[in-house]
This record gives sequence, structure tokens and C-alpha cells, in this order.
Amino acid sequence: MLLNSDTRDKTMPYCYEYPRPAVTVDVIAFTVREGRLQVLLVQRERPPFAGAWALPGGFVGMEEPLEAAAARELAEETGVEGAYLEQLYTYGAPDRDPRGRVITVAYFALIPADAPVRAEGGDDAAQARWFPINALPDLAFDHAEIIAYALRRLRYKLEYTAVGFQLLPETFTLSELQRVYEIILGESLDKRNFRRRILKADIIEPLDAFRTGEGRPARLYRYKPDAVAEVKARRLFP
Amino acid sequence: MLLNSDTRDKTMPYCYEYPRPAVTVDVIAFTVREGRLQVLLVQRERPPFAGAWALPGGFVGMEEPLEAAAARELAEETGVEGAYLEQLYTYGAPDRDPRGRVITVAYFALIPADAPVRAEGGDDAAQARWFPINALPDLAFDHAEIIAYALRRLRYKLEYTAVGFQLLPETFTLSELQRVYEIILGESLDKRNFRRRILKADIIEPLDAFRTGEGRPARLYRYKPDAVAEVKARRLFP
DNA sequence: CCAAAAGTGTTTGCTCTACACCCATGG
DNA sequence: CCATGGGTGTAGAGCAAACACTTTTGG
Repeated sequence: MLLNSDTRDKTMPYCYEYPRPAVTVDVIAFTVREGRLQVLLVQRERPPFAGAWALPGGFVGMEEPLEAAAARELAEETGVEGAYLEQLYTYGAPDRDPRGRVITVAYFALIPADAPVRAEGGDDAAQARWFPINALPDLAFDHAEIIAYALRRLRYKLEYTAVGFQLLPETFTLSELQRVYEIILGESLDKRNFRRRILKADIIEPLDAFRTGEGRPARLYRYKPDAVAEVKARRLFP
Repeated sequence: MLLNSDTRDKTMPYCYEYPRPAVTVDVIAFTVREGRLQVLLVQRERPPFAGAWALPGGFVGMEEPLEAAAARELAEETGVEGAYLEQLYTYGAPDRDPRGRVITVAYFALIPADAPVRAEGGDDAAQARWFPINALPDLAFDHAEIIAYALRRLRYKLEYTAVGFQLLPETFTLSELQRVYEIILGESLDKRNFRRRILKADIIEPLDAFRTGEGRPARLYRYKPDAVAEVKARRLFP
């Protein structure tokens, strides 16, 4: 079998002459809206699984880094750029796609609550929608498994890392931050302990501004600009 | 460009007609021998990087699961089967291989100290050798970066998971186990605290046998058979 | 009996948890 | 002045770290 032979650099004596799997990226985009953790899904238009919901994703360009492909797919589907992206896992069971061998590199993304997301039918023909994590439709391929794992990892990261900020606007109140944690972890937290822990971590700083609403106005915070770099440094996944 | 078109299922109307990256697996095989943490490397015979040392690895078969490919490469290089294997990360920078686009799924493996490893020139033409982690030769591709990350992850896992047993024979003494931890973490640990922690974790059980040598004989332990399953369950990486 | 490694408890500091009331604002 | 959410401190328990001597065997 001689395939892909025209993409081969003839000066390099190595055996590239085999059929290759297709490589895709899939993105698990999380956001917190309407008090719930939600995941972005798109409706498939073509078989297999036509009409079913699936993770946004697509083929990796031949000159495109993997994370760039994930960022591109996310941007195409939602218009969101610059979101937090992290490689999750690579799924490659031979039968995971009925069309043939497709290996997919899954990324998870955190979308700030105030990001203007163009969903509900983006310019890509496919319809895109947010679904609450506990009310997912039937999913194509092995995407249910992928989402379940992404959720585990998100919860886990939330406990030892400062990644929760990525789901909030640039400035936020401590109560808003706590609510995000509670929604994702699925349990309620003690206000005083939460504030103490977060402040001791020394990754957010108070601003001279307040959010006004019902009740006493709440001080606004932002994460320290250099804490962003630190979150990356602490990452266990490069 | 119409490539790979003969592998396509014609009943499936989807665009597979694009060039594809090659997909490989690379294995970072750790072992503890001669009091040091070591990594298995093979010497490349062909360009690029002919003569340089590299991680064992190779192409993924079209019907082969990713982990199976990693296990196969490891077995071909060392004869070791059934070792602990865990997916590490997928590397896909467009320029990481001068021959063209090669995406590699890296796995790390833990080889028990008593496993009969056929290295030093296996039946595969390439020579294979263990290298101490702190005395690595120049490495091909981005393999130095991959090993650095694998080491970080190994150290991290050792602290919150019971993975250290995978580097020891089926039965071992607590001192041997402690030595493995010390070698990998690069620091010495308090004997009493170490024993208390390990025993409280309730994953190993004492046997009615002793290892005799210089000094007082040491009780042998093994990890509980069902603890193996539990280690897998605790895994954060499916 | 001596060398060598195995084995064993207690104290102390610290971190995490549980818990209840006053404060500032808008209507 | 009242309803609403924001903001604050302390005591007790459980956990982790520091630390030194006795025991068993082989030579």
C-alpha cells in the first residue's frame, strides 16, 4: 500500500508509505450560565449520527499545531478567542468512528460568563447550543465518555489550581467566584473558609470598585496579571 | 488532493480526502536500577538524527488501539509485557519531525526492577539501553522535553497515588519501597512517617516471609490484589 | 560481641472545619 | 426601617512533621 507518498520528503529515507489514521481535535467548552455548568454542543448534519449532538471539532490542518486547531474550532463555533484551553486526553479506539480510524485529541476550554458567544446557529451551518451538564442529549461517537472525563478533570483542577477565574469576567466579586465553585463542585461551601483560602492563595487582588445590586455592594476583584502565568506554570499538563 | 481515498467507506458521505498527519506512539519507560531512576532509550539507525538516542516508539497500526501500540513498542524493545502504562500527552508541533507532520501520543511505563529486560541490543536492529535520568545523552526530536514532562508527572503521581509499587517486584520490603520513593523524589524521607503513611493507605499487606541479608531480616509485603484495581480507579487519566 | 539494617511512639505545630453575627445599601 | 446580600474571627479537631532508641540477625 502506497499512500500519502506525494507528501513525503524524498530526501528522507524513512517508511512513510502506510495508510494513516485521520486526526481531529474535539473541544469540551465549559461555561457557567443561568446558575449552571454548561457544555457547548453542535448538531451534526451528516451521517454518521446525523441529527445527533456532538462536541465541536474537526480535522487538524497539516501545518497547524494541535492547540491552534482546537482554538480555531472553538472560534468558528462560538466566536470566542483567547479562552483557557488545555489538552485533556487522546482517544483512539479503532472503532470509535464508523467511517474509519479517527484519532481525536480532546481539549477542554473555559469560557468566561460574559464572553459574547455566538451560539444558537453560528455561521457554520451546524447549529450550536449550550446544554447543562446534567441534561445532556444523546451524544455521537464516544463524546459522552469524553465529557464525563472532562468534568472529572475540571472538578479536580478546581480543587488544587486557580482555574476557576477563567469562567468569570475580568472583574468579579468573591460571592460570584464562590458560586462558580459551588456550581461546578456540586456542593455548598462555607463563605468564610472559602474567602480565606482564596485570599491566602494570593492570586487575586481587590479593586477600588464595587458591584452594586440588591443588598450591600460587593467589592470587585481580579486575578493578578502575573497569576495568569503562574496558573500556567502550575499546570500539570504542558 | 485526494489521498487515502481507498481506505474510505464510500457509503459514508464525509470528506476524508485530505492529506493526513502520521501518528506514532512513544514510550517513556522508567525503572529503578542500581539505585537510580533510569529511562529506556534506543539508538536511531536512520536519519533524521541517525546515531542519536531517542524514545522507543513507532507508528500506530490502522486497527490498533493507542495503548496497545505503546505496549507493543515496549514489548518489542524490551520483552516486558503487562507493565503499568499511562497516557501522558500528545505532541503535535508541525515542525517536531523534519520528515513531515508527525503527531505522537506519549505514554509512560513503569518497569519492575526485577523484570527481565532484554535491552543492550534487542532483536530489533536498534540498540536499546537504560540511561540514568540525570545523565541523558542528546536526544532526537523533542524527546528531551517529553522526558522532562514525564518525570514531573511521575513525581507528582508518586505523591498522591500508589503508583510506586509498579517499580518493584511483586514482593518487597518497606525499606525497598522507601528507597524507590527517595530515588524518584530526590529527597530523603523519614522512616517512621513513611511507614505510617504507606500502611495507613491500606494498599499493601504483610506476608509471612522475610528478606534476609545484612542486618535484621525485613518483612516482605505485596500490594493487595484489589489495590491494583483501585490505583486504576484513582487514576485521573482514563 | 559487633556491625548493619529493621522496627517502633510521642510531642508539637499547623491546617482545615465548623459556626453566628453585624454591616452597607436600595426601596 | 426592612429586606437583601456582603463581610468578618475564633475555638477545636485532625493531620503532618520532627525526632532517637531497641531489636534481630550474620559474621
